[in-house]
This record gives sequence, C-alpha cells and structure tokens, in this order.
Amino acid sequence: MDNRDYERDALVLRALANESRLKIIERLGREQACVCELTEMLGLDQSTVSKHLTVLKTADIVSGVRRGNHIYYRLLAPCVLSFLNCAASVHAKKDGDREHQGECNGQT
Amino acid sequence: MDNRDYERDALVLRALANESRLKIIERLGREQACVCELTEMLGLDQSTVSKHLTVLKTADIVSGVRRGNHIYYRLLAPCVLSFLNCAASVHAKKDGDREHQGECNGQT
DNA sequence: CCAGTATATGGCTATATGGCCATATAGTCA
DNA sequence: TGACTATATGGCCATATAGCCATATACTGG
Repeated sequence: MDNRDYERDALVLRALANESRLKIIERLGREQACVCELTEMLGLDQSTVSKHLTVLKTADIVSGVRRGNHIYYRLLAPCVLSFLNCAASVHAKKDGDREHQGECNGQT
Repeated sequence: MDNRDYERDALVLRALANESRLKIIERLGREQACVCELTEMLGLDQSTVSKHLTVLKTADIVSGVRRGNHIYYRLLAPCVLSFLNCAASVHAKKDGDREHQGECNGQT
C-alpha cells in the first residue's frame, strides 16, 4: 500500500492546479460542454482552452466525443469535484473555523 | 454555491501538485516528522525540503511546532489524503477498470 | 558568550507553464 | 469540390518552479 505512483498522482494534481482548468471542471461537473462554450465562459483564446483540455485529457480527467462539428467534453473522474470541497475547506478553516475536521470526506 | 474562490483552490492544488510534496504529505499523514527526517527520506537538499514545507504551510496544509532544536510538522488538512486515492483511481481506471465509479469518495 | 545543530532564506540556473497569435486539421453543407 | 465552422497545434514570450550551494537565523548546551 506504500508503493504509490507519485509521479502519476502529481500529473493528475498538476492538471487540476490551475484556475482556468478548475473552472472547466466545475462546469463539466454540471453538464458536458463543447470547446466553444468553455471558451466563451472563460474569456480566453480558443487555443488556450484547447490546450487546457489537452492537459485534462492527458490526465484522464475528461474526455471528448465529436458530435457533428462540435466536440463535447465530459468529466471522467467526478471524484475530482471533492477536491474542490477539500481545497475550499482548507482555507475555510484558515478564515474562520477552529480545527477543520470532516467538511471534506477524507479518511482521517 | 457558485462563487468558489478558484484562485485559493488553485493555490492549494498547486501546493499538492508535486511529487516531493506528495511524499511529504503521505509521510505526515502517518505521523508528524521534523525537517531532517523528511530531508533524509526524500534525499534532497535540506533547503529544498524547507522550501517545499513553506509552500505547504502557505496553503495551510501543514504546520510546524518547534520542540527543542527541531521543528515538527504535521498535516493540518487530512482530507488531502483522499486526493491521493482519487488521483490514483484516475489512472487505475486508465490501466484496467472499465468506468471508475466510487473508489474515491466524490459526490457524483 | 561560543560552538554546534536545525531550519530558513537568497541567489542562481534549467525547465515548465499559461497566455496570445497564426495556422493547420477535421468535419459540415451547399 | 470549395466555403465555412470547430478544434488542435506550433511558435513565441513572460513568469513560475524545483533544484542546488552558500549563508543567515534560531535554538541548545557548555
């Protein structure tokens, strides 16, 4: 149980460690979307969004299927949404709570 | 529930998105440790380890208390350990499983 | 105080990242 | 086929990151 593949783990976490990509994930957590929708939502260059999606695909966090002229992306690993709750609770703790137990479903 | 602080979330995730820091977290998840123990475990320069700990401290993931000559670090946010399980399940899926539901405690 | 040990900080270099623009690719529809 | 739209890729630049070495700081024990 100790032989984690830290390199792979870090790859996944690096893919998540970006504000724009977090927004993409949050969006895809609600409903699949095409690149153009994500591009409009983020207000970034389309090529930039495409690269973000490549990063997420490489980490096996999202996948896209073509439908007609569009490619619809969806979240493959919904568990990453819990990362956001945990991440949020980390600073929630800092800015108010006392000791921060629970809040995110970690095995203490 | 939509006004996430993505910047703060990304800060936390960036702090986790590094192989050496993941090893530190896994270690501290088992038991607190001083810098010198972590330095030996990682086989990196002591200054490098100290900087990693600063990153983790800044993200409120760990904190250290001095005891005599040593500073003992402990994990403040044990929920981050569940990140590792989720991250692992993301590639476990790739390398075998079919659809990857559950495995990590996300709210699907 | 001084010497010794543990930790932190500053300076440096090599590499990675995120953004843009320009362009290439892949599909649709006449 | 050719015009059009959606997405991906390559090139570039500015900034961030991880590592090292050297040095500073903080504490302990004589």
